[in-house]
Amino acid sequence: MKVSPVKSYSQIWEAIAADIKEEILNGRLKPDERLKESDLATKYRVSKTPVREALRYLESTGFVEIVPHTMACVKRMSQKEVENLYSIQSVLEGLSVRRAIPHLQEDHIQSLKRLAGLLEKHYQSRNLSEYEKANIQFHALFWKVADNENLYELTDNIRSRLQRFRTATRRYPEEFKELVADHQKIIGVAMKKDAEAAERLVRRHIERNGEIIIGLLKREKAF
Amino acid sequence: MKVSPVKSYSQIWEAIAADIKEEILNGRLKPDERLKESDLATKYRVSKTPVREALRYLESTGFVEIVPHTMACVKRMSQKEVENLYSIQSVLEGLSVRRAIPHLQEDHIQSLKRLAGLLEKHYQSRNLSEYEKANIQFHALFWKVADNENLYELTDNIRSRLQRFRTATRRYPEEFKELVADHQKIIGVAMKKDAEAAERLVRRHIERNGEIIIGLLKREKAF
DNA sequence: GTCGGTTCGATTGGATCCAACCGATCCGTA
DNA sequence: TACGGATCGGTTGGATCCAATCGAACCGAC
Repeated sequence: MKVSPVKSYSQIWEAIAADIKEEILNGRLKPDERLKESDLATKYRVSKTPVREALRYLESTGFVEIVPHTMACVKRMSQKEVENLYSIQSVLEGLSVRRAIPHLQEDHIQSLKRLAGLLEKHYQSRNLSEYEKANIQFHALFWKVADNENLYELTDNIRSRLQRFRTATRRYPEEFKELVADHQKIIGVAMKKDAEAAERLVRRHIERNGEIIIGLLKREKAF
Repeated sequence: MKVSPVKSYSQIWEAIAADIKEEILNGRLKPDERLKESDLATKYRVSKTPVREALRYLESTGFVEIVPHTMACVKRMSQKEVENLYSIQSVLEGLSVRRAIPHLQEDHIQSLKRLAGLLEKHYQSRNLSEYEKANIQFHALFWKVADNENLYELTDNIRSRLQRFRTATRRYPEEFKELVADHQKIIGVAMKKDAEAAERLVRRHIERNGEIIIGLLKREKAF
């Protein structure tokens, strides 16, 4: 079991949940794949109790589905649900940015510029996993500066739940071309402290992101 | 234990969680009040296992706080957190309304008008618990028509978490006067199918609601 | 042969038991 | 007297055991 190097878990189920979540996100555990309590207990060398607590937690955060008395499995998301989550994410990230802008310092702007540069670079070289990392950091800067812990948690959760669809569509980078430039525009209005404009831009950016990914998934018949 | 008349729970912990949540919302369980597993187990005539699952669930939905190896208690919300949640709620309800408007049928409009009438009536007669009920129905109509299950769940959760603050400030109805009329305005733009305007109105409506409640709570030194 | 009901195996849910942990108290020492 | 560490009681976390439930296979009747 790989345990996060930074955060240490005081309860076993947290570590187990983190590990299962990790495997779902990176695709080693696939939708509808069954999660048998006893197998997981054996795998992690614990009893079923902490395994069940981990599964319950993952259910409440949207990664696992539990059919009472029957079984737990990796949750399969419908196209509808992906659309739903992108809609929500767009207004939440819009809010983040609007709230963050009044508190943005010069060093934040510098970080944003650096990250936008990285995005451009990794996009050109088609290093899409690095692109993804920089992209998360770019958006997460706003989540953090917005100083709204509840919003942060929510946004982070939804982003995780959509993660597998982003990686699944990574092999069509041309489709995302239009999105790369958005980040520069966002920095532009952020420097002008125009919170309203930034909110509109980010909302549109995330919505468009969702549209593109759904389009690709439909083409792939991935639902 | 009072069990919901409509939904029957196939797992004991769901019924227990629903009951504890109910007691938190109606104020019988107060912030910081300790929730001892063994006491609850006795109360509900079950073992500690389902009690713990209920507490874990309530923690993940924001009603309970668990300190590992120590205790669980009713979560106390800071002023900051109330502000955070109102911010989030305002954009979520804005999204609901924007998405609902294209699907609004004539009978929905009729329901909205009826509910707005009830709101006016109950406000005048200072029947504030009935006002609250009608208010929830008014907003919930949009949540349902928006046809976004994830949004519905989220919004419903946040509304519950803010519930106790609304009831705590019920005895100052004059403060909310300005909000009552908002509903008529919302119906107006909804009939014109102006989704953008409706979204702005609702966002402002919820934000203002939050501002008023936080103002009152501060005056009462309720944090 | 197919449909419906019953039985049985497997798995989850709940109860009980034991271990780990936290905090308060008590004691010894400076 | 005040501070630091050991001890003990009580509570939670985890392991194990047993019961309830589900589904698949089997059997019998139509």
